[in-house]
Amino acid sequence: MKESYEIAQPLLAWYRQNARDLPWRHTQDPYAIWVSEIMLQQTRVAAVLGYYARFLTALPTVADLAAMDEDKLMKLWQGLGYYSRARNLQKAAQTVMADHGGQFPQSVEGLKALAGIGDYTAGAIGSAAFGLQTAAVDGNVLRVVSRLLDCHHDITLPATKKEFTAWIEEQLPPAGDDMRQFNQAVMELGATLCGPNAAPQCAGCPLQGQCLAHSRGTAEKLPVKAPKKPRRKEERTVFVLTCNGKVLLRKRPATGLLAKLWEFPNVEGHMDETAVAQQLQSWGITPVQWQKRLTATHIFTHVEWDMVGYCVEVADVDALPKSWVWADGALHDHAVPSAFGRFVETL
DNA sequence: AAGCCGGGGGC
DNA sequence: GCCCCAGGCTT
Repeated sequence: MKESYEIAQPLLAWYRQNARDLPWRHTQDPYAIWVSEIMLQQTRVAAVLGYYARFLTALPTVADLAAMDEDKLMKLWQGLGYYSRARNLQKAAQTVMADHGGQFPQSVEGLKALAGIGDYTAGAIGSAAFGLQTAAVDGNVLRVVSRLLDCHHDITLPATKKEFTAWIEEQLPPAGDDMRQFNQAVMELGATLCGPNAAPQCAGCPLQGQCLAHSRGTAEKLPVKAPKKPRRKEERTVFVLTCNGKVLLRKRPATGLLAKLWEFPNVEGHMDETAVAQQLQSWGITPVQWQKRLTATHIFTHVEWDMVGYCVEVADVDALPKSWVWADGALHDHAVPSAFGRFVETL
């Protein structure tokens, strides 16, 4: 470790004056910090705040989470995305209860052994909850370090992350209260002054004097990232089938996109009304009144759904296909992903 | 190393 | 449109 803290000292001083007031910064409860870190993976702070408060109210302890009904858990997570996070969260909670007596492992290695906790999250929890001397390198940190070092290596490469992690490790303060805040401080800088979109606000930066990108005028060109591949498009036809105030839903497969969430029945391709009628017939469903045709697009990271939807009042059905249910129109008990939001609005 | 996995806000 | 976001898991 470095014997001087040329980065940590000014950074921590700035952080203590300028840190945003975020709920997970008021606790040292590893459970609450863990929940926040999982929710924050690839997700903005603003999007997490409401979910976080509601989640901890519903499930205040790791024991509550471990025992939660899975469908209700998915309903709590509905709309937040990356749903495997929620399932891994519960799996890890059950591991903590079964293998660790309800107490969180207090080492980086122990944390990393839990489902859904990788390098970044183990470091973030270990430092914030236990004051461990460990790095936590996320997208914010990669951006900040690339600028501090004026390093033009591709930050999507594992080698670059290792390189930056090693540099951060040289800057760490000793274990304890400073470490509880150090990783938060680097990320805070990356989330506020040293952000990705607008030009970095170097004038107010506590590390301006030590930033090579600033002194060389390259800050706005960093970080360097490899271009991403184009996403594919899928055309689907969605069936919003209602009967006596109920709507027909089916459960998605246990793996893959939107696993285990509920959806309106849908098929590949764009159908006209004639084809839709035939499809309904093949399901043994009798249309009573055709109500609406509408289109919707939903963009995922690697695929785009171009959907046409048909809202049809149908007669009651004798034998429903497996995993299909009549759900109450408010969808109170079924987690339906945002991709179907335009169709949910019609209910 | 590359692909998969959501959703939304900012520009 | 395109960017990115307090990433992790799988192959």
